[in-house]
Amino acid sequence: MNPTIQDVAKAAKVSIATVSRVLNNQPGFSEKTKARVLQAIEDLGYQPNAVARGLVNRNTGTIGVLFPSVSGLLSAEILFGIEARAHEEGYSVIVCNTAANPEKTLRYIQVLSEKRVDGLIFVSEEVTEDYYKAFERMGVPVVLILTQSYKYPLPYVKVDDAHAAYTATRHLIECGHEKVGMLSGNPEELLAGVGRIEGFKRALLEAGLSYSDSYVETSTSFTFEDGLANFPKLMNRHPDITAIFAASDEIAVGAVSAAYKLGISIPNDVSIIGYDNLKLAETSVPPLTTISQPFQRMGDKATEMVLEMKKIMM
Amino acid sequence: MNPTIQDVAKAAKVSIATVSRVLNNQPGFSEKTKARVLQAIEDLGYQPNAVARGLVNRNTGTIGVLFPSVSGLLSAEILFGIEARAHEEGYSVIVCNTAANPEKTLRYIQVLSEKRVDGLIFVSEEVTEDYYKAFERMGVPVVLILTQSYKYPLPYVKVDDAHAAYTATRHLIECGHEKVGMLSGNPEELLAGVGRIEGFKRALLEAGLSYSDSYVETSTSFTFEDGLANFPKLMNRHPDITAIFAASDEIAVGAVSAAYKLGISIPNDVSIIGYDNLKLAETSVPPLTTISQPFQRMGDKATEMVLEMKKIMM
DNA sequence: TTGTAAGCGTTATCAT
DNA sequence: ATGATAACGCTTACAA
Repeated sequence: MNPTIQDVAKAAKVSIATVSRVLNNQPGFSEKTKARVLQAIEDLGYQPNAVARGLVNRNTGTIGVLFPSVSGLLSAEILFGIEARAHEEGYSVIVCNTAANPEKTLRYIQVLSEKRVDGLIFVSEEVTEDYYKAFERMGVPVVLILTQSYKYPLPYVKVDDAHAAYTATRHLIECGHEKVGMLSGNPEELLAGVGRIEGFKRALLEAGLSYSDSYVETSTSFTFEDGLANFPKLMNRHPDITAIFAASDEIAVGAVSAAYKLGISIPNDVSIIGYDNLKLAETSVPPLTTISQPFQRMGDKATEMVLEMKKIMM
Repeated sequence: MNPTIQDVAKAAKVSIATVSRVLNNQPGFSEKTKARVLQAIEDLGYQPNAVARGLVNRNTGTIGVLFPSVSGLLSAEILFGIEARAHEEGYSVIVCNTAANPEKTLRYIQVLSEKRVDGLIFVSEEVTEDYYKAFERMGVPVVLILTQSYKYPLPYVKVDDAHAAYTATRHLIECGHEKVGMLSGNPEELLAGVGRIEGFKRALLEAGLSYSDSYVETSTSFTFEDGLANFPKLMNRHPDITAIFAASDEIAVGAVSAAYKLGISIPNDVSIIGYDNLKLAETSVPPLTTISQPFQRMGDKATEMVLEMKKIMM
């Protein structure tokens, strides 16, 4: 059996309170007794029981992460970032693979709740009402990655859209394109819409290319259908376009489809660069060039936020 | 605050003992009281505290996994397998990324030990004396993946060598090669040596190709140096060889180096297929074709073993 | 500086 | 069928 604090106390001929004090560097013991206690700990090979500690301290030093899939590079990168930061701050991380299955997800949230994790990171899935209710009951900080909620006030981490759009567009320009268009999503959309158009515009102007609103085809959302419908419009208006920055991968894939129907070859006639998700991009034919998002840093950031929120709550 | 079993007891007008009974389906309560208790649980939104449970039951329903790196497809696949099986059996998994750093590794083992995980899976690193001592002190099942220990009696999971070698060789044959050689490791080696030669031979014979021992160059280990030294010997003996199955990626990389020095072009003049590790293979120039190992299943299997061992220990 | 004792939220052993 | 109550291993007032 593992030695307990009792055993250490006995061996060092002090009370368990004293052992606890030296263990946690709380004031109230002489150097002498400290030495004796440390010696006893050493002799017995004592290891504090984090479970017992967790019970009294009401924190477990653990955060839970919910992925729709732990396989795939994307999740691995994010997890890498989370793990690194968490351990740096003295926390462990429990991974859960929900397989994007609602019941499974709910079960996992339940498990993490019973295990009394100190926080939660929720990746890439939509936050349903059930999920949110469960989060509320847990009463611990929850941070979203690669997703966000309009209905519920949950903090999330995503990339700097303007910058990413800028990078994407610049990439196209550096490839020699001079006439580049954009298939935007909803420009009203504060979270994802405005920034991307902004970045697109900046890249063009910085490269000394002319910018005109007519090179940006906007829509009301970021879906496949938008890409499908708007690609023809854009190409019709500007047949000289040789490259397109799409504000989402779904739009990009839609555009590729539309191009196919029009007999326009991708990427020979027109290059298309997407944004966002990767998953879609990877399985698309032909494969899409996509802005690589700093997944590792997103994991890092989300962890930082969770831990920060926790501090504030206590 | 979270409601406790006390609150439930009060609300249901029973003792905590009774609540505990219905919670754990232990005999000793009427249907009536069960209903009352369940109702109270529902009303209060009670969630059992797994930490407290863990303290008295001496098990946490958690297993720890130590990776040298959580990024990369390999780890992601293994983790995927571990996670799936663990949750299936009602366990959670804590991931630790040791970065192949001994001090970090030791610290993580310590953390997992204090957290009282019920088992450990150790991936891809050599088991040093320090590690093993730490494992012993923990007193929980430890299973190795993608590594093994000759000094210490630790169970491990690896692939069916003969079958994998067979597959690799067959792949070469299907690519049209008729003269294929093998750079073996130590044939005395029961764990990895014999099986691979076996598989190689079988693939050849099954394809109707002749087999002769002279097409297999053996050595005493599986290192880069073995590949470097033995590739010339083999090619010297059989200049007509157009493809080689290497018993390890290290050997393969060594062979590639040797080929480079001899002015033999890989893979134009000779194809080389490796085995094992991937990491090396990925970073090698030119990139190596490698037998893909069923990483997910290895994670699954290792988890099964840990849990099985745990049952036996109790 | 040090020890005693009351929790933390469970399970499990007794009684009743 | 049910209820006290003693663990489990620790932290933390409160005393001494």
